[in-house]
Amino acid sequence: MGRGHMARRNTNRRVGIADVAEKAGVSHATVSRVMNGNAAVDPGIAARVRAAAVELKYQPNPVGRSLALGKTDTIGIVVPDLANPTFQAILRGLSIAAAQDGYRVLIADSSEVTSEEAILAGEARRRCDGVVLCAPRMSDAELEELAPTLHPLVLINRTTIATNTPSLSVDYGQGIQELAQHLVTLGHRRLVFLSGPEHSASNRQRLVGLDQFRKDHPDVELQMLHGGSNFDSGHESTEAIIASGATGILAFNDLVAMGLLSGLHERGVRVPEDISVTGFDDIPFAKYTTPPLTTAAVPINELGSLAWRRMREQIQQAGEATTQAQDEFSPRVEIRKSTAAPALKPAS
Amino acid sequence: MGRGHMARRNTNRRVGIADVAEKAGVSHATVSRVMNGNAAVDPGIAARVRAAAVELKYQPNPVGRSLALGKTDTIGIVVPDLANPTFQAILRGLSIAAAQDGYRVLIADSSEVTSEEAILAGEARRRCDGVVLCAPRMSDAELEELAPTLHPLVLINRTTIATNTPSLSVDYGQGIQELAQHLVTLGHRRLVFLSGPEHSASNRQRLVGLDQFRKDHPDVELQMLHGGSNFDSGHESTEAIIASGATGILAFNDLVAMGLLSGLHERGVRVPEDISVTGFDDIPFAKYTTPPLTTAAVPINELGSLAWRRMREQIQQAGEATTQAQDEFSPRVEIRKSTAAPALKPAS
DNA sequence: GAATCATGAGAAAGCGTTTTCTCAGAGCGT
DNA sequence: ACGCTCTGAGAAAACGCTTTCTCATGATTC
Repeated sequence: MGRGHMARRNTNRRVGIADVAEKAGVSHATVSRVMNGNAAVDPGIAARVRAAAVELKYQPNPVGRSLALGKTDTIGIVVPDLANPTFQAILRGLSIAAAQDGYRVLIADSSEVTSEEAILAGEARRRCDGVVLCAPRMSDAELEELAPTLHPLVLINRTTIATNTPSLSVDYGQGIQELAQHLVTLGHRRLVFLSGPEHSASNRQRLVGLDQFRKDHPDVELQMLHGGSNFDSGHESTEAIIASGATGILAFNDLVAMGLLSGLHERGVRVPEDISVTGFDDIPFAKYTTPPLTTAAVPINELGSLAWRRMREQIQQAGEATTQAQDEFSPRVEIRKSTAAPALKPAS
Repeated sequence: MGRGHMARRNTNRRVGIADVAEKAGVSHATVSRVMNGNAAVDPGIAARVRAAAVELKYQPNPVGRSLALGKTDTIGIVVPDLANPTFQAILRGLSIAAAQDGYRVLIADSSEVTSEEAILAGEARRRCDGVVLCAPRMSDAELEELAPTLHPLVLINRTTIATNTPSLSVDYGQGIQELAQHLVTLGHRRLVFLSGPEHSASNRQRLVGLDQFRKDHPDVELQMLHGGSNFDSGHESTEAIIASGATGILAFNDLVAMGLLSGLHERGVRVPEDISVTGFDDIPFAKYTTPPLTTAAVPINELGSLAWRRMREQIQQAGEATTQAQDEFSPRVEIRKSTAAPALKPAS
């Protein structure tokens, strides 16, 4: 049995531009023209082509299209941990904003494996028209080297020396200082900072901010406790926190704060009566904890959509190496119920 | 100035297979062969090609590759709402599992707009090697019609009549019955079900389950209260819940339960002393609420990775229309601190 | 009425790969 | 030494589209 023949006829190959052309009795070129409305086509012919297209349910193959046009209408995002609500929110904002302009987003999760970031970003870039790099953990040197190769690139929570890469950053240093100030104003004098992942740039910013805070408040005791970035690490720090004797706790972020809240509750330590706790980020869950969490709100939803706007600007400018916007957000302290004046009993 | 010439020379076109071929003094074909290790190539030549490739930092263009191979190494996922932790978890599991096999994932968020689902799914399918449709809100008829056109397809929380589409579902009906049973066993006799989105298939399953529950427990009062699927809708239901006089509340999911928890706390209603509350899903936050939430755990992390496994099976079988696995998960009731025996005072 | 021009459709050349087809040359047997 | 097979590399086709180039046709102008 003529295999070649069978294969050719029978193969339920997707309908292509050629099929439409044949049915309408015109050339591929003409079909392409009417589908894209590029050149003038005789109205009668155009109608015939359109009819053939709907009848065959023709939909242009995006891969062929991408190859011909040199663009994919897709952007990539690489995040260190898709389990983190902050990154989820950014992804969501980005995706929705991009969709509005007909773009899709491809995701890559580096799972906090620093060495994977550059590879993932590169792969994403080759498949997409641009990449947004979200809180990359890689070194400054590596980032500096990688950035140009990624070009339509938007950085979140990091910056490059060259000003032709737009960046979105949050002033974590200021935010953490304001939270600390809030605790001091309430009367706390013994604080603990429960720090985050070592390679996190935002953690370093917090540390720098707290250095400044120390200079401004030599009378306040501020201990550092090493932690992580998630629930569990907050929960695990419970004993150490209690042992510290501090009355005001600055958790790395809301997740850590929530883990801690839960741990303290289990131990019968009341918040905020016995210990005050602050978070950071203001994830959607923060105002629903018990007690609702005092935190520093970063405009988590805007971040994603702004990232898209910056990306779009670059895609449209295509080439002209202009200097790009460096957006910086100031977190806003959100005072809820997890902080209060410390009990009046003198510290040990 | 010779524009054409300049453009050709100067254009910082990405390095292509042709450049490598030229540098190594061989043909495109040979470069392709050594890059893919398909055919036998003289070791000396292969080495020369490889050297040229690394020197030029050549990386094959995935779009060209996709066109030639007819596959993109990408799968799409469409979800009704990327803000929902359940879908986020599925996305994450899917993404990580797929990445392990060298696949990427493209996301599409229908934002609960039912009419968009089919379009998004179709577009995703054209760009990808397969699609996973997550809790689609579309009608059965529409789903039935769409499914074949999407073919390598995995359904989550829905099924088709034809058994050649693998599906992953959770027995919400049984789960909600077990939760209700748990409350009854504790001694509750007045319950409320705070329902979810109308078009959600999983909500319908819960309702069916509760119908059965009613038959099994004619002595128990079970009211229905219309709600939504997020924090806010739970929070907003607080008054209605209090007014209902019920002592046991079955929230649509954990999000709703958390909103309610928060609302009840604000109103000074104690959980579980005054009212017991259950959630559904066991999102990561559920065990960190105050009090920790009694809920029905769906294996949220497995769902994503299993979806990938089912997808991979189909991609590998390519063609042979075998009948596909229909996986069903039974939620496991997770008893925490938000449920307890009702106070002994007689109901109103 | 012939020369010029605008209009619009087909032919063909890309886009960057993979893969089949073809063929040169080396190695082997007789 | 001749022909045969076998290895391996280049030429070319294919993937599905867009776009430039080319050219026919009919309209316009002097």
